[in-house]
Amino acid sequence: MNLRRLAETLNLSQTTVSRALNGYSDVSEATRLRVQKAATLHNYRPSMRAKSLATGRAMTIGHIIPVTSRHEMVNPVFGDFIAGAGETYSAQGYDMLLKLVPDGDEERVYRDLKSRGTVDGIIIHGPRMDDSRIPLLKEIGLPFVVHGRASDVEDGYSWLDVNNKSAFERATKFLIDLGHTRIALINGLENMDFAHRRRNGYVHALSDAQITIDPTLMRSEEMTEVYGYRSTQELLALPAPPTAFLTSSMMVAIGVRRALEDTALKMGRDVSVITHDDDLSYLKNGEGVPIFTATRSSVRDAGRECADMLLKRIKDPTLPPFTRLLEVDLTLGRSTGPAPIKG
Amino acid sequence: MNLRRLAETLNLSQTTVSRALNGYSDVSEATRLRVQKAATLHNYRPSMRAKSLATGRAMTIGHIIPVTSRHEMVNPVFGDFIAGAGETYSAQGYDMLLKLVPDGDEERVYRDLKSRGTVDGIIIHGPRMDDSRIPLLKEIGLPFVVHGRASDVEDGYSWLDVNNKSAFERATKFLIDLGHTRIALINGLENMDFAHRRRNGYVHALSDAQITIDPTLMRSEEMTEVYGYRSTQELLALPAPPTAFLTSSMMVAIGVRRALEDTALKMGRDVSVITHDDDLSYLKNGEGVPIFTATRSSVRDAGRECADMLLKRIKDPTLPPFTRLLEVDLTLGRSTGPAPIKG
DNA sequence: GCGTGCATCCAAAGCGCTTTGGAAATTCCG
DNA sequence: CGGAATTTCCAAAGCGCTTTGGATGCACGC
Repeated sequence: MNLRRLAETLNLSQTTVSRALNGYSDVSEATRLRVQKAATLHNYRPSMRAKSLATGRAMTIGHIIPVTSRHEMVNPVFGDFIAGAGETYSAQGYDMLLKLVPDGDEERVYRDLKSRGTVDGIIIHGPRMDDSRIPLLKEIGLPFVVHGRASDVEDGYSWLDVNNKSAFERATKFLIDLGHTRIALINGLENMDFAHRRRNGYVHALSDAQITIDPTLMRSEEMTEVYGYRSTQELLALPAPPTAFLTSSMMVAIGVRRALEDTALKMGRDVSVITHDDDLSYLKNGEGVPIFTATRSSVRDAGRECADMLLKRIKDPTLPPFTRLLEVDLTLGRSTGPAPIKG
Repeated sequence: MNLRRLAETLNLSQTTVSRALNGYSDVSEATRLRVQKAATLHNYRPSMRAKSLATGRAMTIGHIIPVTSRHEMVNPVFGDFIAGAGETYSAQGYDMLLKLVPDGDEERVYRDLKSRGTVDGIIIHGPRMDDSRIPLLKEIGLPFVVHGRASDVEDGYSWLDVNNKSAFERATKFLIDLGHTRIALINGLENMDFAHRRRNGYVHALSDAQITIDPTLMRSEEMTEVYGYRSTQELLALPAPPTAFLTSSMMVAIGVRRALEDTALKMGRDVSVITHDDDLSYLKNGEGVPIFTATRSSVRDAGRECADMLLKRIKDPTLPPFTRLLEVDLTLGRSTGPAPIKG
């Protein structure tokens, strides 16, 4: 059933039926009711294709996932983020388009998206420090919101970010207060902006406490369980091993724990661990008392809010960019304790 | 730049330009070249909206994720599946639409998808044993492929599934051969078809070996780390605790391991663990010798192939349904060993 | 020189909706 | 009671593409 046939059935013009269904005021309540009845009766749903051609809006938001040969953004965090954003979209009648884009193809894809009109806006994932996508999107005029920030890009764009620096600064300071001085940082890839900020927070806290920075205690890779495991093994094999670990994700922390359990060291007694926790639905930080002491911030909430920001800007493009900095909770778990007394 | 203006620029008709760009034979090579040059010069890309209205194809595949209040399909497995499917889509010029759908809304959404023409086909995730979506989609005539199967639905639809029954039967038999008789099954939700099949395989192997089935050794919940942990604690507290665990996912197995490490029991010596491993990119089963003995099947490959099947059926709807049963590898890791001698 | 066949091109209709710019009918009010 | 204002409806254009059904010109063979 399409609009024309529905209009014929009702002995009305397409115009009237369309306006009745879309809630315009220049149609009497009586006929509006008639139209609505007939629409549900005949199971009429307007064709998205035609509608978006006529209106110029796709009612679709794009999520572009960079696919490097070696590193994937399709990670556990992404799933929860999408879930959050999806809630917002469903509530407001938007669809979500997912696109995996090989590195280097990005410019072409964004321009495509704009000129082919497949989406009304996009959300940028995993910004790097100097992310070329931001000026690019500004240039081509496609509304966007960044999940994270790009340090080297001057302002003038919308973003939502966790306060990574303060989070890791607080976590580091917490470990220092417990007496730790050799603190390892098992970070994400540091060309990622968030990882860079976390390192800054870590370094800052150490400097504040007059502790010299030891580069051998810092790692930077993609955040997998195996990476956490391997790094810990290597770090523990050092002449002066760390007594505390700061990790960038639950997944990595689980790897750290696995490595510790291969040794005689007990987590929370001999070695302390703090992780950042994205509060993923299927990977909770324990029940009751958390497994790990953690800086926590729900990535699902972030998704919901990013989507919200984007839709607002699409509705009213004259609005100035939104920015939102989320502070983390530092929740105490079983994985931290005072630094062991030197033997 | 749109088709009309491009045609004007070239002093050609829209027809000719369109056909030149789409590779029809009734346009001379000379003009085709001219057209292509002009198209790239002016950065012309056909509007998806107009194109899909004209052709009736959306060039988009839908992935519907059921969202129950309590259980989420946006799980770690989903991310990798999507990544695989996305590769296929990119390669063939398709887009991917993601939709989170609250339980109960499904029928409305599928009918919507069909009549609004937003997608050309969909992939069904997480089929339950008697999944109503399958007959529904057949009725409304939207092409689809099921990732998994629905036991209670008679054939006549396309699916790709892991041989869950044989996988868990083999795994159970392997444990039995090692001398284990008290084997726990920490399964996924058993209204999910795959979980039901796994249980069948488990039960079958035990029966074959004349081992009586003990319902207290079987759990069925959503597959989280915490679930694995809690289940293991409870099972170990039994008067006659199991000596081996069979789990449905790496995540659960990690929970099992955490519970074991709270005790004096050593995995692989005192207690054996086998898990199913979906071979997720960020959650590898260790490097070198696997952490867990596991039945493995790449969910990413599954995604790639599901997408392939669907696109083939969309291109030629007269084709009979495809079905594909993937056998798993049983890879030996460090988590299994002979049953401990009874003290 | 004329019908045939082929290679190129094009005008116009159509996809299913929204929206503009009235027209017709009704109400209002001095 | 007549003109203005208001309400209710509609014809037709337009969104940007594809596709049908020719039209045109040219070489070919007889």
